[in-house]
Amino acid sequence: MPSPELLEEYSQFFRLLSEPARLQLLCQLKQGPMDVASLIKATGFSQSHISRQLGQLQRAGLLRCTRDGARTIWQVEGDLVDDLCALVQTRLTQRLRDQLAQLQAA
Amino acid sequence: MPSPELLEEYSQFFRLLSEPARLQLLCQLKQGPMDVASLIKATGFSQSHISRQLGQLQRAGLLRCTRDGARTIWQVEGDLVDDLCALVQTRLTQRLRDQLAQLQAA
DNA sequence: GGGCATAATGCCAGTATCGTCATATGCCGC
DNA sequence: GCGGCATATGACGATACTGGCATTATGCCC
Repeated sequence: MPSPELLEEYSQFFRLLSEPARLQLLCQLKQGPMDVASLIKATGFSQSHISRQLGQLQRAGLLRCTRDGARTIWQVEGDLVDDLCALVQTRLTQRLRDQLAQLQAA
Repeated sequence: MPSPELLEEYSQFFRLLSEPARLQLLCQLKQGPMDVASLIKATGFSQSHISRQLGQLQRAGLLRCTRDGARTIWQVEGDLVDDLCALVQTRLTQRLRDQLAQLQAA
């Protein structure tokens, strides 16, 4: 049994990924570093919204930013999110497959 | 880039793990199948609260329940949560280690 | 320095979620 | 069947989060 503190850490981390907007930003940045203006174009979110989400992801260590003059270039740090999504994806597909088999068996 | 629908699926899944209470229930059940009364004793949560969280986890396919008379025995389905937590844990420790190294270097 | 672009932050309404109280449902023994 | 136990569900207040508008900070160029 993990300690309550550790459970809290886990849950806070998973909460970061529980928002489609943040996941989308992560996926977008996975294609390569971008500045905020490009992210606005790519996602359609408002500037303040994007800036907030990026801040949260940075504080968690999922993103890193470097300044290029007035612009801020963002990029993902590590493959953790990819790995997590891959695990979840295999589970989701497995689950759908099971449901399909159950329907066909009936 | 995953489709918006897939991002939504991912985020909903991660949201399940973004609540310490749900994680705690999962960890508790990882030790072995239990009924609701035992979970109340083990966690201290209210009965209705536990029942709700179990329901959510079941709908997501993370838990399975079998009835034993009036009691409902719950157990975890698969190792997905363990795997996810393991990935996150290595990341958290790595992050702390980096911060430590940075402090020592200064 | 002034003007301009880019990005970050205060503030706030709208909304979703948690957690509890009360109630309903299902199951057993009599 | 009825009473009692175990669990699930409705209703609801409290709280946290999202996402936008406006403002503020930061850096470039003239």
